[in-house]
Amino acid sequence: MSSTLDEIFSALSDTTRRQILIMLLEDDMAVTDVADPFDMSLPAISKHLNILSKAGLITQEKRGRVNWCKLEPDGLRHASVWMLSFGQFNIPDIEGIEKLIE
Amino acid sequence: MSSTLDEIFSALSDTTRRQILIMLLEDDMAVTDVADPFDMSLPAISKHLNILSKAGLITQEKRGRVNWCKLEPDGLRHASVWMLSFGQFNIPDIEGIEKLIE
DNA sequence: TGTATATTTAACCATCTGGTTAAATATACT
DNA sequence: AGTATATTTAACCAGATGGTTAAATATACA
Repeated sequence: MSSTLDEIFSALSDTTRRQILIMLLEDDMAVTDVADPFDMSLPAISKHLNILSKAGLITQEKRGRVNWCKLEPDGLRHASVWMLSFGQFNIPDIEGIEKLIE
Repeated sequence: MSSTLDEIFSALSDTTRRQILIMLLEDDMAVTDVADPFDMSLPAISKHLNILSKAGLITQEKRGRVNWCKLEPDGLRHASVWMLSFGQFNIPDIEGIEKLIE
């Protein structure tokens, strides 16, 4: 079930998909509502959601007509661990980290 | 000089490029030596290095015929900060982090 | 000067990506 | 049953991506 780093980083490399993830930080959303703020067709958003799903960054659960999108809590872990293995390069200072995590 | 998240995550989405970054953790390398372990032409590697440069993940410095590739210490910072903004989702536990950073 | 080494550029190719519109599907409402 | 709503699938398109080989460029060496 663990997605590849290729899939995860590739999913993160598009600004629309990152915006969607940020929106889902707030709450679960229906596909139509995800699409709403974007100047883009519903099928385009549907594709983005598929890519996020395959990357394990979100899950989708169909209830009735509505397909609910939710963040997958562990989705970024694989990528995070990879990034942290470069910790000596990318972390400004330990206080910075603590501030962000808390 | 700060690259876009699109460029950074896209650069990280290829396994060859991630391997190159890991190699450069050890030491600076000439293009030819970077290419050596890969079953791939030199121009292909040259392109990968270009992508990593544009993403700000490495720098290249030509001395004589040799183009030296080195990790850019701050290259991952932008992406790291973005990832950490999802900290409540992707960090297993605080001990895990400390182990990785030290 | 001539040759070898290090690397990039150019031209090409197949496949992937991110978008579109139109049609299909599935569920809900009256 | 018939209509509206939510979403996906299909077919298409332009441009990007990741690779190739052949040629060009730049530096070093004898």
